[in-house]
Amino acid sequence: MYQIDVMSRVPVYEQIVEQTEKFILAGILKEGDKIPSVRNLSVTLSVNPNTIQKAISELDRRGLVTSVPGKGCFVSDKARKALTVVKRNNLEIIREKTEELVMAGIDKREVIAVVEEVYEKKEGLKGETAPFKDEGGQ
Amino acid sequence: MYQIDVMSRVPVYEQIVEQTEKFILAGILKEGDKIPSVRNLSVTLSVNPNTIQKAISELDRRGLVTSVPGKGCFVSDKARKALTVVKRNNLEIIREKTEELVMAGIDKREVIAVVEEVYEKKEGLKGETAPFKDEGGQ
DNA sequence: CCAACTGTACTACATAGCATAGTACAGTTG
DNA sequence: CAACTGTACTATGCTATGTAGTACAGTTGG
Repeated sequence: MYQIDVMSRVPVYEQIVEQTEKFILAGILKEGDKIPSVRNLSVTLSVNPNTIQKAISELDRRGLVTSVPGKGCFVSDKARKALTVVKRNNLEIIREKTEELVMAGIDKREVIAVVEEVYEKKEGLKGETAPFKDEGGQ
Repeated sequence: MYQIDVMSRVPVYEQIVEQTEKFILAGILKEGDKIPSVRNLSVTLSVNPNTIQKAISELDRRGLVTSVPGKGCFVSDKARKALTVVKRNNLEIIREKTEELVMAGIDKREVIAVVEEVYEKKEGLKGETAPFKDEGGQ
């Protein structure tokens, strides 16, 4: 599920937040789905429980998950909608990177081609993946 | 010239590196141009000399500038060409961000529009700006 | 009821990166 | 030779990150 790169300059807890966002957007995590427990993830990812909790807290703060003490942590009802709004910021990042490409003399068609390619590849298959596998006991 | 944001999570020395890259790409800094001295920049930007030097070292390591002890620091001959190669990485970043936008259900036309807009705006006016202003004495 | 799970809240500690401060040395230039 | 240039140190402080351990309260299934 999660892929943590401890060598990355991106903090571990932030990697977890980002990846969770992607799972929600991709439909791998659906509204109401239960997220693996702090202690479970801690063992699975070989990361300290506190680090996991920090990620969960951030996801909670962003309104993407709802924590229920004693029960677990669940994907919020409006998580996907919230993310759609947030991800609009990507357009600004794309603008910045494109500006550098203009300066560097890279052809416009190269940039357009990348965008087209991504849309063609992903257009048909959205949100058709399996949720977390059975967490069993523990 | 340089705009440093001390509140940013991006380190100051990295901001200097990035901005210098942009100046080179934009033609504000041309091959052979002299970069303001460490002590000069240190005062101008209200940044410690060591921080400036760290940025210079990084630019040197990337082959964008050549330091000459006693004389100064100059934009390398092939700096612009080198950057053109490096900036191709932006295409990968754009790919990632676009993938998220697909997931979030943002329309392809919105993305394309941003790219088109940037190219239309910058296409005509490339590399027509003033270099560093007279450094005078000191 | 109770053991075992769940989230949450602490304190303490270690480490790394960033930035500052001050000093020192060597090359260049007018 | 004075004043600039880049470079190389050491030392210090701060912050973010991550780890470690403990504790408490709610939930659940046997």
